[in-house]
Amino acid sequence: MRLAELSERSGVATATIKYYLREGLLPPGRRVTATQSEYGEEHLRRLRFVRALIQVGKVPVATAREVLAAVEDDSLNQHMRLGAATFALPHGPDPDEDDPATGTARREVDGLMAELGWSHGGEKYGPSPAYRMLVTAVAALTRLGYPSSARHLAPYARLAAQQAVHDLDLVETYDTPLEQAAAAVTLTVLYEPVLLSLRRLAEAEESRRRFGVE
Amino acid sequence: MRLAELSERSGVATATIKYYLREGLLPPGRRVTATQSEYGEEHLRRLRFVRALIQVGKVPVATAREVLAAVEDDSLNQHMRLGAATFALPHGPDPDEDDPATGTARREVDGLMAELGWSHGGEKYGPSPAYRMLVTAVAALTRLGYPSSARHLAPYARLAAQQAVHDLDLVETYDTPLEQAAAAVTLTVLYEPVLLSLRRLAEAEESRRRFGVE
DNA sequence: ATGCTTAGATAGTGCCACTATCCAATGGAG
DNA sequence: CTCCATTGGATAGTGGCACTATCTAAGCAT
Repeated sequence: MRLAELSERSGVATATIKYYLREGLLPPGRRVTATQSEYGEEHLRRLRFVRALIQVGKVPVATAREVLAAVEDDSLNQHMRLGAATFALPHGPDPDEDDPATGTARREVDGLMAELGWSHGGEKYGPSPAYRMLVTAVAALTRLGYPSSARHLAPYARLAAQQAVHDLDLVETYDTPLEQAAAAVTLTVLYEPVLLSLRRLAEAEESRRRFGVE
Repeated sequence: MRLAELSERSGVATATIKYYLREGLLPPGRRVTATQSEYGEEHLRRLRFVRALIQVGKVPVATAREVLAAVEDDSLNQHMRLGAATFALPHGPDPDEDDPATGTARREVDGLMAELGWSHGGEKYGPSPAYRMLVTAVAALTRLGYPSSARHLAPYARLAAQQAVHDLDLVETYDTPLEQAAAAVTLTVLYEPVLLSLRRLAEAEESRRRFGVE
C-alpha cells in the first residue's frame, strides 16, 4: 500500500502522515524506489494507534513518541516497561512548592498512600508523575477550601484500586510483553475518556435522581 | 486591595489578570478613580477558581467563561444548572459518523445505558457531551481491536456510579444552590485529575504486585 | 512635582499541530 | 515513449490559544 491508500484507509491527510513520519511516530515504509515506499497493515495499525493517542487521549506529539519508544524498549522488564510508558504521559503542572497548600496536600496524599499500603511509585526515580499530579490537584482543591483530606479521598482510592484490578486483568489476557505494554498504554490513555464520561453520565443520573424535576 | 496585591496573593501575573478581566472571567473591580479599582476577597477566590479550572482542569478560557456563566444562571433549576455547567465542559472530538466503528460503539453504549437504566442524558437537547465523548472513545478502542463491549464496560460503569454517589453527597453538604453548583463543577473538573492519578497509582501498585521484581 | 501604579487599548510572542508549496524522480496510462 | 499524477524529502507558512509586552493618559503617594 502506498501513501495515498494509507491516508484513505486511516482517514488521516497525507501531509499529516508525512509529518508523523518526520517526527518518528511512524517507522518509514519499505523503500521501493527513490520516490516510492510501501506500507503494510502494521503501518495502518500503528497510525490508528498514534491518532487515537493524539486525538482521543490528547497526548502531545512529542510525548506520544516517547511513550511508543518506552512500549517497544525491550531492555526493560515488564513492570519497568509499563512504568516508563506511563511516566512519559502528560500529567499537568508540577506542584508549586512555594505555596503552603502544597505542603498540606502532600501530607494528606502521603497519609492516604500509607493507609492503603501503596508505595509512592518512585523510590528510585523520584516521585512518579501521577503522585505529583495528585499533589497538585489536591493543593488546588485545598486552596479553594474544598475537602481533600485522606479521609475524603480514601473511598475514591479504593474505587481506583478496583479499576486497576480490571485493567491489569485485561492486560494479562495478552500473550506477548509487547502486546501487554501496548494494552497498558491503551488502557491508561484511551480508557481515561471512557471513565471520565461514564462518571459524568453517572453524575447526571444521580443528579436527576436527587434534584430532577420529572 | 489593588491589582498588584491581587496578583501577589494569587500568584497570577498582573498582565494575566487584566487578560481575564477583558475576557470576562473576572468581574471588574469597584472603580475608585478613573485609573484605580478596588478588588475584594471574592475576586481573589474567583481568580483562584478560574486558575484551577484552566491550569489543573485544562479548561480553555472561552469554556471557563461559559461554565461560570452557567453556574451563576439563576433562571435554571438545580438539575438544569448542574447540567448546563457540565455541558459546557471540554469533551473532545465528536464521533466520526462516517466510520462504521462509530455505529458499533453507539450500539454498545446504548446497550450499556439500557442495562444500567441510565437515560442518555439529553432527550431534550440532543445527546449529552459525555455521551458523545463516550461513543468517540469506544469507537477508537473498537478500531484498535480492544475490548469495549457493554459487558467489558459495565464493571467500570458500576464503579462510576459509586463515584457519583460520593460526588453528589458532597454537593449536598452545601447549603445554597450557587455553592452547590460551584461544588459540582469543582468535583467534575478538579476531581478528574485526582481520580486519574489515583487510578494510575493503583495501576502501578497492581502492576508491581503482578509483574514487579519486588 | 515627580516618580510609581493603574486601566484600558493594541500588538506581539511562543508553542503546537498541522498544512501548503516546491523540487526532482518516478511510474503508470495511453 | 511521452506526459501527467504521485511520491519522498525539505522548508516555510497557518491558525488557534494563552498569555505577555508596550504604550498612553490619569491619578496617588511622598
